[in-house]
Amino acid sequence: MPDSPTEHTPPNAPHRHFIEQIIDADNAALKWGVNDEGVPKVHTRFPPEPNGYLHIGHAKSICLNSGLARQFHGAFNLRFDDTNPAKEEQEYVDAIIEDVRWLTDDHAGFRFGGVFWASDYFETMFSYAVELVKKGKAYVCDLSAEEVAKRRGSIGVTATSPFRDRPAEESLKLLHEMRRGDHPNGSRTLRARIDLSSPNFVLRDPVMYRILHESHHNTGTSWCIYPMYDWAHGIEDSLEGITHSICTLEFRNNRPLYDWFIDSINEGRGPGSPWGPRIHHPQQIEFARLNLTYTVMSKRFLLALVKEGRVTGWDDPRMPTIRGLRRRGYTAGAIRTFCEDIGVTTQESMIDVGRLENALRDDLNKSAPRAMCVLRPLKVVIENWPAGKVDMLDFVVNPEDPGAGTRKVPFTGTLYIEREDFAENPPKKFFRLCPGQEVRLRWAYFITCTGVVKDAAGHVTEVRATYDPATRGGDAPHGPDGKPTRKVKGTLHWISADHAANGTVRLFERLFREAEPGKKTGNQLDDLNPGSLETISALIDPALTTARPGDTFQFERLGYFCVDSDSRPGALIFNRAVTLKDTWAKQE
RNA sequence: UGGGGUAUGGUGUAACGGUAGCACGAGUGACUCUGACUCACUUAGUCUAGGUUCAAAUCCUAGUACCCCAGCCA
Repeated sequence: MPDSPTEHTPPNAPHRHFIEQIIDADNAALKWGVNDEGVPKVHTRFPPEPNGYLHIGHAKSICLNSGLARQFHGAFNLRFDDTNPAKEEQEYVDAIIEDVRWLTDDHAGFRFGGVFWASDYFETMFSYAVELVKKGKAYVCDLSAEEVAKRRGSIGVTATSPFRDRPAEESLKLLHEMRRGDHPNGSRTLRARIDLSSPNFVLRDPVMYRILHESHHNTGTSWCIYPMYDWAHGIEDSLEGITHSICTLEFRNNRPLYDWFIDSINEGRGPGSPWGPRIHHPQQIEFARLNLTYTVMSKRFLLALVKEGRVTGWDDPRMPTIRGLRRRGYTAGAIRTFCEDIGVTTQESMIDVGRLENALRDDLNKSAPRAMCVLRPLKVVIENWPAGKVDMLDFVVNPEDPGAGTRKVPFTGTLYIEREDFAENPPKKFFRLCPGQEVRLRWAYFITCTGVVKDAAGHVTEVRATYDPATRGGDAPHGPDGKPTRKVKGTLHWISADHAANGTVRLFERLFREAEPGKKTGNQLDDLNPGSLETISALIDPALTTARPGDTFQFERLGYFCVDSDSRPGALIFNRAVTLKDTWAKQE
């Protein structure tokens, strides 16, 4: 039997968040029984509505739910809450399945129940609705949407409906007519008979079914009434045997309704009951959704960005969508680590987007092969380099991963370095290249700047330097005491002019200029960063010409880059996922 | 105005009547063939006011701030 977290808590065990604690207690009491492995049962789900693309906020929920299933040796379902055909599309369904599979590491570590559909349960839901009507717990109401709103009441004012006391027989007849398609959109609803004067408005006789003559992506035209979220959701959970139905904080008020529907179905049920056996009653638990600085996560807004062409699509690397992050170069592991890192509570919070970026840096630092790339080239001519000589030097693929080995990189007398790595009049503590100063070219040689060439306007167009043959490989010669004879503080990346490949590099900044977009003006668009994308032509390490879309590298000293899906052999495109930390830039 | 929630360093999160801790950030330093990584040190907090108690972040009372709810959305 797999080890159970409830068996013994080791000393100094990492903190367990409130949902884990609930599950610990449930398991200790065997509240949900055991699964077929004999392990206390834990079954979670992620229930998106297929009306948009998944974003980093959804990732928190996906990681929480799938992570719990993994941790407790339970199961995890992906379930589409497709109860509103007016808003839902197959395009979103396909994208969501792909994103969830990618993010959950293709379901490793937990039993993946599969892909489920609320629409598969429509028939069962309807039969339960009939049951509630018969039990006097639901009725057909002929009020229009406007009238219901008008009669909704207010704080301290009771709602009303003239149809509340309609006989069950009559409601039943009308309900079947509604299903058959006898009534137009909006003409009637099925409502739960709960409490028209409840201070919790959710309980003021909520609508269970509305009439929608609309084609559904799964059920086609076989239905023209569709269940509302509150009515449908608990039944979906119940039918799938979900134990812990985890949702976000704004559903707190809905929890009494979630429970009411299941309790009402169960009323009078049991052994020997004509209604049948009792149905499973999962526990709804709410947690705080993710808020990220410099990020907008509303589906409506993201859709607008796409439709108005402010980004190139749902997978634009600047988008907070799962596929946007993925295209940018984010790994599933980094996103999972981030989601674990930020914790699970009932307090609303605002997470610094820098933490997401840090999670990526941590992940890629260990795994990404290094390469050199010059974004803004400045020519360097080595005056004492033998004409025509090409020196093949050893380049360490990843210093963090000795197993990655080395590869060869060509060095010649004409090179390019980063323009910002040279200063004619250096500021204090500038230990890059400047007149008279010696620096190291990474894995190559020490060079010393001997002068510059300028154009008519006085701009530096070329740097002259000499190299020290004794520093081949980038090490200073060692003295008789075994210590290096001299130290250089600066190490620069470089590319041989004759060997450089050309490529396109896309540099991104945050999509928004303000930590909380729209906070000042009320319009998030006002804070859109017009300079969030910079596309430049760069000189690329010749070894990267065979790189394929999705491959990720660290360009030394510049950041982590991912080969874009638009990239082609001979027309390389790299996205910068995130920069390296740069304490020098901060000083300036 | 009714109901439901939440308040701990800059940010996030622990402490479940008994030493306010951890992570991230920030600062300083060490190390370094990436001004990266790594390591060390420093920084800074219990919303307010009362009360109970030997002892309160925790319990009580009264405030304050913020979030959610009057869709035939989810």
